[in-house]
Amino acid sequence: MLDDRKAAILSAVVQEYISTAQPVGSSHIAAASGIGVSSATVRNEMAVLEQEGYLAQPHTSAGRIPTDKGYRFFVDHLATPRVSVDSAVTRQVGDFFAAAHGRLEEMLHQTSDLLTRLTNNAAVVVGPKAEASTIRGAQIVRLSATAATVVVVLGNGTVENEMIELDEAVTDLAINTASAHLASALAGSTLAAAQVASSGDESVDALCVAAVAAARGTAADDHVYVGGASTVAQAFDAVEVVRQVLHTLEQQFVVVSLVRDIVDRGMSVAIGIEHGVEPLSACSVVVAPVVVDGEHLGSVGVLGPTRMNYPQALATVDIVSERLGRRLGEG
Amino acid sequence: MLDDRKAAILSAVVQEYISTAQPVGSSHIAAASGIGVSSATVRNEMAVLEQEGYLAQPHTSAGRIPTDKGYRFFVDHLATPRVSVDSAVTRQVGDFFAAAHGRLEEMLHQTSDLLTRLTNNAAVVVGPKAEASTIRGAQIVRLSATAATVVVVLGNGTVENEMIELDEAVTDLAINTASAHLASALAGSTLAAAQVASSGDESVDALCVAAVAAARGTAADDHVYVGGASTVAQAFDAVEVVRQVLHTLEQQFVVVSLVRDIVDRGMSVAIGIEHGVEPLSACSVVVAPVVVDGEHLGSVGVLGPTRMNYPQALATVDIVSERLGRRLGEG
DNA sequence: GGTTAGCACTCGATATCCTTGACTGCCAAC
DNA sequence: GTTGGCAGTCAAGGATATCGAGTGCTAACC
Repeated sequence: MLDDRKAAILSAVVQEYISTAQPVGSSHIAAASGIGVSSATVRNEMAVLEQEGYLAQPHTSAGRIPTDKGYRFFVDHLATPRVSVDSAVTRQVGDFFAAAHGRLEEMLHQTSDLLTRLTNNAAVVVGPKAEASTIRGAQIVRLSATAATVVVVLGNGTVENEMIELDEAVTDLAINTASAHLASALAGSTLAAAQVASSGDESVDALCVAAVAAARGTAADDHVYVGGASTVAQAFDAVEVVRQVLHTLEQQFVVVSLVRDIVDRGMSVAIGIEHGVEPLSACSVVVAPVVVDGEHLGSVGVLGPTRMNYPQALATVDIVSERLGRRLGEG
Repeated sequence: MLDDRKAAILSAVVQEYISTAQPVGSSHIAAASGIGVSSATVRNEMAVLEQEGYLAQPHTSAGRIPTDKGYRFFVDHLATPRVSVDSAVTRQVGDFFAAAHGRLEEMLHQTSDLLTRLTNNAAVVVGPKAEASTIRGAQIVRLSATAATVVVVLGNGTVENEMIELDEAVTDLAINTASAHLASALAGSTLAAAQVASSGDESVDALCVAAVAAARGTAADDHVYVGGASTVAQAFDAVEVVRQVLHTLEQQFVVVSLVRDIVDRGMSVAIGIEHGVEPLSACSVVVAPVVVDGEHLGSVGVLGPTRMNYPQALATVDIVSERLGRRLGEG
């Protein structure tokens, strides 16, 4: 643990570096209000902070920049209380969700854009998995002689669909019977628990089984919306880093498991390599779960360089996740 | 029009520049097989080509690079016949579509990844609009006291859905009646032509009207899949250009209208500012329509720097669009 | 006439050197 | 423990020279 003065110095270095992206020297810190001490003393303290791994020096005659450990300490102990949300931001988020309507997918997509606008970072919104949502409707529709589609409407308004192949020439009657049977069997259940009792007719049962299997398959799919990828072009000056980060963001399952993993570990910030995704080791991720009625339905997060504005990101992600959860609760 | 030798020189410059991204000098061209002429002569010709606007010189003592006009001439008159598809590519595309199955959305998404892999450029796939597809099924499902969702299953296997708000407390019976009425009224029609005759019951009719309106709304939505955005990070060295291009690619409606516009004008390549989208003026777009049974259902395209490999891009986009069309034709 | 060799010239790129200035670390004095 | 002062370090920036790729022009050539 660091004494008060070291903490104050570390805090000042982090904040200065976040806003300038330049290594910060002892005299800047000494001049900064709040630390009534000469630059020489600051230097001594910084040397200790470097030894202990909180700061690093790009080269001898340069100032210090925070290490991942430094950011971690800042986030855990020094970041100004979360209350710090700008009231303008609160209003903006409020307005956004007040105006939001229509399809859930659309809203989640726009939420990621909102986060990008507010934080100027890439944003991720992971929507609720289908499996836990109650089923409101189900239907099987023939597409061709050998193909049909099963459609499931869920309580949160999302619609999942998947194709099924019809092995032999199934009659329209069988499809319609199966569709009705399916609808009544699944209504009120969830995709995870979906089960269909035998109807007595063999071909209808086969259809139902196939449909449930197909629907179950979609339940595991994640709904993820990544926005603001263009912001990473400015965040790093090494082209190769930009390429790697963008490429990683394109792989949605990586993003989802990254976010889910952080949330599951009860963390709200993953700094640098903490999240374990090597190509994103120059990035930090700030996340918050979206909770509705005590249930964790999804997550929102922002992704930016490790020198991102953590207090702002934390506050923004928090308020957005909270409002989004409230909005989802209303239906 | 250019004489044969000028054309050959222009072609050589374009090809060399495409592969090296460096200004190309007269001696390189003179050394290149096919032009049995000294560098001095090439210089004379290049001076003329520059005067006529086909080439440009970054600075006095540098080689020449093609202008947009130069690329245009190359594409129109010099690009090796389209036949040039690598047989390995043909096989790869064939394999891809042979293995493709499941949801149409999924397949289109993967198609954009395929194009990215094959050309190493950003790729765009614009899927069929819903409005022209025949309706196979329709349903209204209650979500809450004041909300319901209308689901429409289309012949191509896609499923459109939109929420409708229920003004007053509509009975379940009314919803079910309307749902059934809607299903029988819309089956076989298209979203564009969707119409519902009166059922006799006022509240049912109101529901049907709202449902059709909502469904119609979704019909105008475009389905667009953009992949390979990370490739643009390497394509340009100016960060600002990268940011602009990425930002533009994130605005899907811009991309759609860009691609649609080019296809509608009967073009297959838009070079530089030809497409009129200012932030993409450093990019070229190569597109091909996806045609099924003579009908233009969508488009595929790649987007890269103006110094992209046009023959390869043209060939790849052509074969992918053709195979995709064939695949969609099979259902 | 078109083609070519040759030459002077241009100018970005690269290298070298120097200066500057923003740092640090250390030490002696407070 | 704190501080002022000073020597040392090193990247960044500027000036200068060199290099070399490439040009345009001209005179000779076929």
